[in-house]
Amino acid sequence: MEVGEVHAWPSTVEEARDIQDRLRPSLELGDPGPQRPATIAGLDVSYAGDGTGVDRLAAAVVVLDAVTLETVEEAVVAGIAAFPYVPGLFAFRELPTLLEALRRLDTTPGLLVCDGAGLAHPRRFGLACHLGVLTGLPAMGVAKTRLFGRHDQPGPRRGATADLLDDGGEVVGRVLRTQDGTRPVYVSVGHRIDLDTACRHALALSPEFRLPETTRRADRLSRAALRAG
DNA sequence: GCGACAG
DNA sequence: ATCTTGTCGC
Repeated sequence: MEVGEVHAWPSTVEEARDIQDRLRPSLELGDPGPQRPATIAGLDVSYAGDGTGVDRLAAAVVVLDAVTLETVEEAVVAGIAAFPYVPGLFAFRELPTLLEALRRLDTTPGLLVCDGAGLAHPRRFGLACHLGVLTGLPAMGVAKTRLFGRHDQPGPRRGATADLLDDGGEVVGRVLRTQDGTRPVYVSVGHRIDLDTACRHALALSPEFRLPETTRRADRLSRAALRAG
């Protein structure tokens, strides 16, 4: 798919925050209307520290048929961490390599499912927002643990939810139980999608396991590539 | 000052 | 994220 050049890269935490502030106005958060993505892409990155502080990584993207959940295409790229890990600035670590993986796709996915946060972020601009704005595609985040927002515990059964709220009581995401008796996942909107739709996709993508098939397959692919390369 | 902190 | 053994459960 077509992906433009990434913006100027930050060398400091302050510069990274400035970039988030500059891109945030481009977010499309209103009701996007009827959406029926034919394909959904999952993205994930695996790391291997090289001892010296230089982190090798492999970014993978796996495209699934939205209905059958069969894999229709995949791409994986080896790279180097582009920024240190700083909570809230996580996107700057793997964004360049993830964009390169997307460029190698023949397909243009109808939705991006990122492993991490979207709006459920201290600065309301998590990886899913960043990736959505840069590609122009609908994007959402599904995180395995909480980064931001307070919430009650969702019920014990698959499908149970609880809203994620910021300090002002605004809904920034939703805690979703994808399987009976397992820990929930943290869903939030990234770009051009609403929370109800995002949760509906997260649940549909998790028919058998806690994590969405998109995330599981991208995780497997990125780990395998890390060993090979 | 003391916790919290996506991956 | 990654480092790591055994172990409880379907």
